[in-house]
Amino acid sequence: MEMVIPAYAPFDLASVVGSHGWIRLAPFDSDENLSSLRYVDQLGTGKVVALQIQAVKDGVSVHIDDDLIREERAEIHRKVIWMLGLDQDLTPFYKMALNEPKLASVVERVRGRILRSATLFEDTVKTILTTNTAWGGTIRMNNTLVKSFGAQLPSNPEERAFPSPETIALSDEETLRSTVRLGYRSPYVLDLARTISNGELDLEALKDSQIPTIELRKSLLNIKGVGGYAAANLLMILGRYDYLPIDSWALKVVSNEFYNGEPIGPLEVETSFERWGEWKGLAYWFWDWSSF
DNA sequence: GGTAGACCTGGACGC
DNA sequence: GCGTCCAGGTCTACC
Repeated sequence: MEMVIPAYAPFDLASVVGSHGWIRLAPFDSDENLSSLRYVDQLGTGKVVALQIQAVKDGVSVHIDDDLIREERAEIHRKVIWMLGLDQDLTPFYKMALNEPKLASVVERVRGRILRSATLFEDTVKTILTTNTAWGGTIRMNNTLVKSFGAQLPSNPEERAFPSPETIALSDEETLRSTVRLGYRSPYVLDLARTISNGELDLEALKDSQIPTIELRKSLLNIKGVGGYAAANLLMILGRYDYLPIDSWALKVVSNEFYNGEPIGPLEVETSFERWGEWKGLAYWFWDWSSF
């Protein structure tokens, strides 16, 4: 089955795929040039499929090696738009970026969209797995989680979808600690999966929420394991760019860029990007830090 | 509201 | 091969 989905112009698939490290986290995969995207997903009907996404004129094509019913096609259509931000209009940001040499790549390569997972649950778990560990640790924990609990792709059981909240909820803290080696993050991931699974928390509803960013942030901070950095990261994924995901790396590069390498705190990072207003998260994210 | 210490893992390093 | 130290955000208890 094949479908073509248009994108709000301008759009560049490789820029979205390479927008951050998510592409290195299963069940995402890509070729060396980032010119295509592969993603294994378990649909609402239970079917597990591999989405193979490529750029076409004015949008993307999605190929799946299966026949799908209308409901499944609609779900994939909806998810691909979300994952690639195909409906996002970043025109005001591009206009501002035109005058900033450090954002030249934003204009030249049409950067600005951020790759998202199919569900906010998946992005929240992945974000928790980025906290207090090196990037290698995030990759290891995520891949083990997918390998341990993800539903298998029938045509290639080696490939798996990201586990559903229901699947993880059926596990226990000890398994997450000893098998997946999530460490102290185990109760956080388990708690999140269980509150979604039993209907206490409707995380996916936040995708379309119109509530002010400050309220959205409060909702995210209520999730165990999600602090200031993680909440800001998730707000970026939700298309709200008015908080910065400030980690130790941010303190280092912002200090070098704006404060001559002097020790700084989160306040100085925020101040450095204040002039970008509602776009400050994107300005920070796509800033040219290559000299550091 | 601010701060100190614990949490957990893997990698780097010295022996 | 073993032991020690360190980096990485968040939580909780305490002031």
